[in-house]
Amino acid sequence: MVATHALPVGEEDSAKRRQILDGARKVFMTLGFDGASMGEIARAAGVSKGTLYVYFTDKNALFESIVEQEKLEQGKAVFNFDTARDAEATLAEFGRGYIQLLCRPGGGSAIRTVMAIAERMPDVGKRFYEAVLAHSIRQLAAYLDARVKAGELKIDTTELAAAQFMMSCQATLFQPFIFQAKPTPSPEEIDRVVDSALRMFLAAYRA
Amino acid sequence: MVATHALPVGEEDSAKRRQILDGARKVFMTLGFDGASMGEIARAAGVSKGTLYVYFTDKNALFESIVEQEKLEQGKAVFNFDTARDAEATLAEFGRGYIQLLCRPGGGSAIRTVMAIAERMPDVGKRFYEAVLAHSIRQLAAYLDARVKAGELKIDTTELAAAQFMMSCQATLFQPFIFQAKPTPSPEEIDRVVDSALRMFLAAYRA
Amino acid sequence: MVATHALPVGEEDSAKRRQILDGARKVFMTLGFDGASMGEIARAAGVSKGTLYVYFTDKNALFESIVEQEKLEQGKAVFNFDTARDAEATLAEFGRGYIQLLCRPGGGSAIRTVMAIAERMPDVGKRFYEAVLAHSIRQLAAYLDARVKAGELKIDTTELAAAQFMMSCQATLFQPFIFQAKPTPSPEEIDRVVDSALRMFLAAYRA
Amino acid sequence: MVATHALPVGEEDSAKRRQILDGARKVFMTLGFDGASMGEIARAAGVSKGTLYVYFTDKNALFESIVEQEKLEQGKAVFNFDTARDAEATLAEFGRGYIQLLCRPGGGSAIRTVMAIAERMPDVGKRFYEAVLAHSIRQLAAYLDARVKAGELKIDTTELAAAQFMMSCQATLFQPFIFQAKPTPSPEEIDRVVDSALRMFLAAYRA
DNA sequence: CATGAATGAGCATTCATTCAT
DNA sequence: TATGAATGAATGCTCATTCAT
Repeated sequence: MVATHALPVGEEDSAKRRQILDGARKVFMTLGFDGASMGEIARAAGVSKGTLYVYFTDKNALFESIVEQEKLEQGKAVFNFDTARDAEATLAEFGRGYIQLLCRPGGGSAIRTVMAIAERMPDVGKRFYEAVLAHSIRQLAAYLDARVKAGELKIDTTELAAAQFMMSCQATLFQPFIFQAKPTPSPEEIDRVVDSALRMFLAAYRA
Repeated sequence: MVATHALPVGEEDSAKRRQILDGARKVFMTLGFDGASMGEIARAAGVSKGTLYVYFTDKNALFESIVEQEKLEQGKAVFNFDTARDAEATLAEFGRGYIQLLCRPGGGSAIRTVMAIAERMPDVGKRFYEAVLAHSIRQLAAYLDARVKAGELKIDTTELAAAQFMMSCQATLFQPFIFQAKPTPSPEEIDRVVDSALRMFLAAYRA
Repeated sequence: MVATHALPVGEEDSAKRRQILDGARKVFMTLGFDGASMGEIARAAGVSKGTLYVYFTDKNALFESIVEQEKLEQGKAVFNFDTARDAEATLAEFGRGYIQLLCRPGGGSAIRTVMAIAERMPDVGKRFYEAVLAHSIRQLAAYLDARVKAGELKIDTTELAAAQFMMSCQATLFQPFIFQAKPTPSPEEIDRVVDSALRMFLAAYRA
Repeated sequence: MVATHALPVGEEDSAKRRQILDGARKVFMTLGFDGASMGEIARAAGVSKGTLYVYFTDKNALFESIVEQEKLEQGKAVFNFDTARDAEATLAEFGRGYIQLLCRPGGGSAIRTVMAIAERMPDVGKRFYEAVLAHSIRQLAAYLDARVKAGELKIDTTELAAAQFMMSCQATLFQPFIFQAKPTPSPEEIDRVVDSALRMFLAAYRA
């Protein structure tokens, strides 16, 4: 049995709800949780302030929905982890795509915004980490498992190795980027750093 | 002739000023710039709200002083970069100390807080990055330079290598920690991760 | 097409807006710009403090609207300047009305309040002077022009003469009134002073 | 017997007290009662805020003393009311001096400042009016009395006539000046207005 | 359902005043 | 006496939230 007059709050996917989420994401990601005001969100979404409260019980709930949505979208960023391809090409391609994603304008926004609030909203932080960051690690680790099985690599703990590779690809790029200490890195810089990280990785883990 | 009754604002080191900075640091680091209220800071510092404004012109100035102080203190964290010591022991010890510093309770607070505000206060972000993060990288790079000269290591760009090592030491530890996804890592976990990072590093860069 | 739900700020004539203006006028005129607090204004207007800011961007804007409104209302005070009537009766009637207006309870309030702020808000002062005081002078001057043409009066500069008449009607009445040195003058006092001013005026300017 | 250790408050004329009054006058006359802060006054006077309270019980008392002092100084502005001199020359000279006094830069300040506060501090307003404005009127009236007796003038109520003359000298000059609607009038303008007021006065009151 | 007017608690900041030295 | 550090109440203003329409 389906409710014919379901409350908007219940509808997980009305057009209005999506419209609000889209406006709110921009504002939250730009200004952070505290810096974002419900008024500005309403304006960005093109709805009235009152309507916000029809779809979301309060600012926190709206923010959590944004993070939820962000999790889904960042989770969608698929990399070509064809387990038949060799590690060198696959990892180089993945590393470049990964850093480009992180360091594109607005790319660190979700990470920054969620990290900023993590102390006050630990659940939000934890769920985001699990769904986005740990998820990527697990994807890469699964690929590494396959290449270990294929005899190309020799790795004890693939999850740790995956995280190591991802972190070393960020070296000198991501932190200056989110701290606004350097501008968006060029493709050449990314290539250089990822190549270096890849060389280190293969030196250690090539079978 | 020296002013015997310098204005508080000018005094770089009165007890009250330190008292305020101490209280403010706790509040800012816990709640972030926007989440912290001058009232709460006053309470935490054990002074009246008015006194805050005797020592600091406004909330921004107080915050920037906190970040400045944090820079000094984090910059003081000296590691034993005796250029005569061999890389394996030195890097292992450094890596462990570095991760313990980052992941100690409250350890990521400054990084989190400054990163969170970096979009709105780019100068603060940039200066913090330079003084703390880039500073550590440079220190380590200088050590690596020495070991390259000593013939123990073979590295093209020591600054990149330094950053790579530092980042890979963080793998599976720092991000879950600041996202509140995992508790403070145990010394054993840190050992395991740093050892792994070190093995990878040496595999790539041992001469 | 007309917006059916215009923003309050844009509505030049909502009931709430008028209600706020009414409350604010009392408070501003009694306590002056600095003495008036937005809280007291809200109380006097019977609205919340927040509502004040829905209709006016800030305290200055509210004050300027009050002065604007006062200009309109004081400008409406029309006198019978029938150019066919003879000067003696017309000026006597005008003088009495003018002084009664200035010296009625609360009558000097706008003048006092605007004069008080004129140094810090010169535009407000200037516009008020032009719209209210200079406006009255010009009205009277126009009437005098007509009577000069009619051959009843002989005046070189009617604007100066108009101002002279208006000022001499105030003699011993208006200044003590706004300085709170004497109570509201009685109609008899007003008659006596206006008559005397009129006699002086006619002695000088009757053709 | 003289107190050797008289409290400052009791000393009516210590150098410090005068120093404070001088600083406070500038600030009060420029910014008005509410606009002036005790901090700014202390700075202008070159003393500490605490010292202000050694000599004056509070801001009101300090302000009242300023007005008191202003009364004394403005009362000192003596005009040449030689009862032997003829009215035409005497009044012309007086009128010019009077308007120049009122309209000199900072000249309307005391009047403006006291008038602004008169509703909230009626006693201050009343005493200032009596000591300054009414005082001038009485001085001029006394001179007129003499000239009436001398047979040069024929006036019913010299006090009213005095006030009339003083007011008509202000015509088109003083009000625009305090409302910041026109700049300080030139000597030529003053001459023209005072001459015109004088002609009107003599036309009415010459014996 | 959607609106936006209205609210009131909360914020950063100022300032008259006090008081130990 | 003179200081200036310290206070806390008050101010202008913002904003999440409510609710009548």
